[in-house]
Amino acid sequence: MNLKQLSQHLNLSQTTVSRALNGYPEVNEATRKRVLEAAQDLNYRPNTRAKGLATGRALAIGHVIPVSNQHEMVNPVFGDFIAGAGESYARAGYDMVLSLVADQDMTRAYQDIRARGTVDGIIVHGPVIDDARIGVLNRLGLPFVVHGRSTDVDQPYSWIDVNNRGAFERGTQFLIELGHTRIALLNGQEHMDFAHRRRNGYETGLIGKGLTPDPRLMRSEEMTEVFGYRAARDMLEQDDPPTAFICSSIITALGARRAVHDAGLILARDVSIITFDDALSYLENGDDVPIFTALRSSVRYAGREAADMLLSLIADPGKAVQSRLLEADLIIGRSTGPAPA
Amino acid sequence: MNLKQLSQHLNLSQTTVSRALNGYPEVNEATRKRVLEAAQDLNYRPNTRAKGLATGRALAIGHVIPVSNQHEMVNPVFGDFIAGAGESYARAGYDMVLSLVADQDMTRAYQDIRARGTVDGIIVHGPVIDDARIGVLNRLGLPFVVHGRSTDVDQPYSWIDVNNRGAFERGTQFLIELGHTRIALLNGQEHMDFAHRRRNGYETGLIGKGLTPDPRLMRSEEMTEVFGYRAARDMLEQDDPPTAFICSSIITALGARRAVHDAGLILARDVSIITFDDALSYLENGDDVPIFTALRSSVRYAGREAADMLLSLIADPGKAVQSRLLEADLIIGRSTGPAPA
DNA sequence: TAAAACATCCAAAGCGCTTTGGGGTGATTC
DNA sequence: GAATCACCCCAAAGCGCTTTGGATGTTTTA
Repeated sequence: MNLKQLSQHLNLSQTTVSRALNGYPEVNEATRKRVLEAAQDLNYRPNTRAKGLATGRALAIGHVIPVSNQHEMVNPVFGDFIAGAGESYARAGYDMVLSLVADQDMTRAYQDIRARGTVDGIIVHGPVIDDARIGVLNRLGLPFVVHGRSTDVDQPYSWIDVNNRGAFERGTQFLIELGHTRIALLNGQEHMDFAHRRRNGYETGLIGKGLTPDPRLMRSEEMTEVFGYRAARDMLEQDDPPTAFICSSIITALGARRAVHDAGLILARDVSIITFDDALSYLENGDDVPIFTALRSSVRYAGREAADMLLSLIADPGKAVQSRLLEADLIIGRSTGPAPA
Repeated sequence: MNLKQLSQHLNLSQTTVSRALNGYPEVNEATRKRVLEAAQDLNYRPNTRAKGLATGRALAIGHVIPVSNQHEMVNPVFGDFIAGAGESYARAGYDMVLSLVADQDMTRAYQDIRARGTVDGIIVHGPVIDDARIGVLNRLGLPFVVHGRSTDVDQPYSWIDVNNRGAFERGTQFLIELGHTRIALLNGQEHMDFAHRRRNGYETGLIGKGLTPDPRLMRSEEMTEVFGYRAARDMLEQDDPPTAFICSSIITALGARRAVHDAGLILARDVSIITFDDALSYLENGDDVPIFTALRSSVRYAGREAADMLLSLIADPGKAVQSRLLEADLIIGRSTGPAPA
């Protein structure tokens, strides 16, 4: 069933039917009603490609996921972010198109997307420090929103980010106030912007309280459970071990907790753990009382907001860049306690 | 830069340029070379929508993710599956479009997709027992591949699945052979087909060895860490507690392990845990020696295969339904040992 | 050497939609 | 009673591509 058939069925022109369906005023209300009913009955849906061709808009948003060939990991945060964004798109009648692109093909991929016109805008995932993609996209004139920020990029761009620096400074301070002085950082890869900022906040927190950052207490790698385990195990084995850990991911924290147990230590009593918590749906941090004391910020919410921001940018191309800084909540759980005497 | 501009630039007709680019024979090799070079230089990419309109194909595959409104969870397996599928699509020049659809709107959503013509085929995620979607899609004549199967559906359909029943039977037997007789099942929601089959395999395994399934040792819920924790804790508190657990997800297994620790018990000595392991990239099950004894099957691989299957179905519409049953490996890790005396 | 076959290229139609630029009809105004 | 004005509707162009059905010149065949 296409427009032509529908209009023939109704003894109307395609013009009128199209206008009736799209809410234009120059059509009799009675006719509009008749058209809408027929469309409903006959299950008519305008063909997206044809509509897109005619209007010049794709009614779709692209999510370009960087995949580095060394690290085949899919960011676990991704599913929840997408779910959040998906809600917004569904509401606005937009489709979401995903592409996985290797880091080195990125510029080319964006050019492709631009030229092929498959999407009206793009969400940039996983920004690194001085991320080249921002320049490329600005040059291409394709609307985009970055999930995160990129230190050292000085051109304007729209972003939504959580206050990573602030959160880690606060988390560190919190541990210090509990009496901890040997606090280890289990961070993500520090060319990633979020990890860079977290490191920054951690060090600021230490220095602000008169402590000196110790390189032996900092590790950064992809945030797997195994990384958390190994890093924590190694640190606990060294002399003058840490009494507290601050982790960039709840998954890493799970690994750290395993190391604590394996070392025969008791969580919160012998060793404290505080973690960033993206509020992933399948890794709910406990129920009534959280398992981990955490810096929490819902990545799903961020997804929804990023999508809304991009949609508004597309709707009004003249609009200036927008940005949004989310604060993480510090929630107290069962994984922290005063430093052992 | 569009075809018209490119052809004018080359002093050729659009026909010839189009044919040169698409590898048709009726064009001089010298001209073809000239065209290809110009296209390269000028960064020409055919507009997807226009191409789609003209050819009737969308060059895109739809992934429809069911979201039940009670359970807002995004399946953690999803990211890795998508990553696998994405590799195949990228290779074939296909886009991947995602939509999140509430269970009750499913039929309508498929009709929509069909009518709007946004995709050439669909991957069905998370099949339940007697899944209505399969009938709907067959009726609509839209090519599709199910990730999993659907018990009680008797029409033909293409699928790729892991041998869930076999895996859980084998896992259960393995525990029994270690001397365990009180074996608990921490399963996913059992209206989901995979969970239904796992339950089945578990019971078959018990009965085959002369044991009787005990309802007090079976729990099924969404596979979160917290569920694993609570279920295991409760079971360990009851009298005549289980000495072994078989879990449907490594995340649930992490929760169960936490409960074991909290109860002051030692993993593998007092309580054994075996889990299904989807080989998620961020939940790598240990390194040299796996943390958990596991039934492992890579969901990322499944994604790649499902995509390839669907692409071949689209390329050759006359093709009969295809199916593929993957076997899970039983890998021995540090979480199992002989039943305590 | 004329006819047939081939190699290259092109004009134009068509995919399904939106949108521009009218056109007819009855009611209102002067 | 003619002119004006809403109101409602339509024919046709155009979005960027593929593809059909020639057209033109060149080579091969009989």
